[in-house]
Amino acid sequence: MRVATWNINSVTVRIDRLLGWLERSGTDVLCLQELKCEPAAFPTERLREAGYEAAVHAGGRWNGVAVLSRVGLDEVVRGLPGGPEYDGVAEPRSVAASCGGVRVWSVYVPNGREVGHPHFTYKLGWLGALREAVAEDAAGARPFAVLGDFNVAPEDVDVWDRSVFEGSTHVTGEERAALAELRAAGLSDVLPRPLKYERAFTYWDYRQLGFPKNRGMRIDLVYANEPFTKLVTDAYADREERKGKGASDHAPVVVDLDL
DNA sequence: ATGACTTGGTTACCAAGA
Repeated sequence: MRVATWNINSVTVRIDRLLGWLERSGTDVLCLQELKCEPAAFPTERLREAGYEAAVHAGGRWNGVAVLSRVGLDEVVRGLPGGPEYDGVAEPRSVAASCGGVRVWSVYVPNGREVGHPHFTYKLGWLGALREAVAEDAAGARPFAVLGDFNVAPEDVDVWDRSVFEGSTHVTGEERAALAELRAAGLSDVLPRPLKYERAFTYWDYRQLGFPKNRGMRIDLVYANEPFTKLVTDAYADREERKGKGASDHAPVVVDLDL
């Protein structure tokens, strides 16, 4: 079974790329983030024609997440139970589903904007609530993983130049401590192998030739419990999908399971 | 030059992303 996660940065703009990538990669279960569409605008029918069911949690101009599956889709949970609101809004940043013997969460962790900003506090609170929400599944016997855009680079080697990020979000001790808490709940980082260079990045800024210069970050993560990690036969970041006109600024992260 | 893309919405500009 092939499972993947991809921050697609507008499913509306990239539906043709999405369908092409699903067919080329042969992905069975895909966690999507940043749909940037209303639920009614989600391309349910085109995905169904391609053989995929979808669990969608979306709304408004930002955020929006989904789980696509061609191996069954059950036990859908929309939203983060006990999760914090921002500006009085419970944003659509997580959706969970069980697909072909694996349970997955598709998450889009808040960006945080600046250290000390209310959005940064929101980010830390959101990660704390995520830990509580997944604790039972993480400790369970069923293969389980949280996949998505975590907006945190777990280690200094997960950014192209640590000095550039001094004082910025995504690399702070507080954010990394929140990830450590998540791992302490029974999850571990499924590290993708690079297809080029020494480290696999998953995001490159659109600006200033970020991708050609490989000024990237690894912030799209797969946090899996032991029953899940035992099944992993391969994992990689598909940087090919970051190439060319009309690419998302994130590349898909792919995990193969012996299942 | 406190910005260099890209997106969707309050559109012939803005916020947000990371």
